[in-house]
Amino acid sequence: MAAISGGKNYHHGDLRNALICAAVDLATEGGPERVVLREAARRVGVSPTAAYRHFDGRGELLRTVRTHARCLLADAMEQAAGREPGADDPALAAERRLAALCRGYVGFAVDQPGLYRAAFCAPRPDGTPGPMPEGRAPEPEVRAFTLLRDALEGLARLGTSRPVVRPAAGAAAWSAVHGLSLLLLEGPFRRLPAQRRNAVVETTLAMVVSGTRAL
Amino acid sequence: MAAISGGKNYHHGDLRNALICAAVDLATEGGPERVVLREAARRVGVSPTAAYRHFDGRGELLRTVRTHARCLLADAMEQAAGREPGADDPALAAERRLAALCRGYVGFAVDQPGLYRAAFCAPRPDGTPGPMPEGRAPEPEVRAFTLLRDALEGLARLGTSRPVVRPAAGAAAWSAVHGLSLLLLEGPFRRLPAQRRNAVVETTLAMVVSGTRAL
DNA sequence: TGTACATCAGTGAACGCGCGTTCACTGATGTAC
DNA sequence: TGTACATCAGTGAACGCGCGTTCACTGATGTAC
Repeated sequence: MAAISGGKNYHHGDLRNALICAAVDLATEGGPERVVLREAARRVGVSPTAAYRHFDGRGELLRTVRTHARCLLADAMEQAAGREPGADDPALAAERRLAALCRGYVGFAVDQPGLYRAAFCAPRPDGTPGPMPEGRAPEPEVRAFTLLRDALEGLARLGTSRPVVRPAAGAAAWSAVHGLSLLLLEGPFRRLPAQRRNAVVETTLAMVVSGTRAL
Repeated sequence: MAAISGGKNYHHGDLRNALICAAVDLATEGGPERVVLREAARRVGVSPTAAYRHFDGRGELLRTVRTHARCLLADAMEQAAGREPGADDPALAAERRLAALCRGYVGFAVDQPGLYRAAFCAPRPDGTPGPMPEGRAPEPEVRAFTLLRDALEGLARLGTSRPVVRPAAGAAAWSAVHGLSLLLLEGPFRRLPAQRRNAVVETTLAMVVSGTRAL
């Protein structure tokens, strides 16, 4: 991964970004548990200690990677929706947009399993397994979710579903694509032959589209 | 967790089962990454080496825990379905059964987060992160999935959905409850207030029931 | 323009940790004669 | 019934590993006068 932005040149140049990029690479290769502070430093050619000038510790590095991964996921969804041909019927177009967003979502998960898992990892305080920390900063809005919710509202406005979409409809759609992604990635759908995988994906998308319409 | 079955008494008595129970306890407390061979041995009061008389290594221990956790999940679903009052209308009863199974699924995940995560963990060869091992024994049938699929077939037979249910409908339903569970457990739904959580669960179940009917 | 100084971003060695696994072993149990 | 022996389920010490993190430090950069 290329550096995100050029910063002022001190000793290294832009160590914080370089570390983030290395960490994102690590997540791409092996998911969140592969994001190891020492290894990121090693790849950048810097001592592990140097990372502490820029991050509170592994936890903060991993949360930064997570934010980045969520961003890439949303980008993939938007690209998929952008490639979708419109339709004369605006209701049909809205329905297609929803399906395309979902397909983009699942496609990203399948193409980038490590990043996808990193996007939804729950970093424990210091890598130690245990209960979640209370009183952490509130969860930032996840754009992937916003995209789904807005697409559902778009559908609702066009009258193919009830005029007022249930507020949790987006969450329901998200649940379906998230579960599908993980079952494909590391769950029991992992070894399904390509054709069956495809059927599972398309059936799930059909369930989402028609199931949220009925809400 | 109590011992599963009494075995012949050699030195320890039934070390294999004792280790499994300790490992299941560990998973209950902290999920799959908490299942540590040395700690299980410690709890049973035995040297780590002793475990190697009964397991190939940590991998096999963890897979055993996973099987156990999947079993408990299916039990919870069946119990939830058993508690559901029947209905005069058999179609309504079948629909309620499906919803009850799903509720049981999500309920188990929320009540037993560690076990639930263990039920769907993907043990890497030796705990080392990396690519999945190829050519492992085929995935055993997951009873939770069978329950969902059969419930959907039950619905189909009663004519509230198309006569022939799409074969992947069960997978779609599973995706929804799996994703919902994980988003509630360790994802962005984690901190939702109780009322919103409930709305999300019920909306997702409604999507599953009506969405699979339309398939 | 030159110099003294503060600041800042890095280094290198070390700490403590706990893991999975292997080795050569021991002591109890069961068994053949 | 007694004894020699094989088997089996455990022990204890050690290996190598890599992690996150802290410590006292150094050397480069920027700055006030």
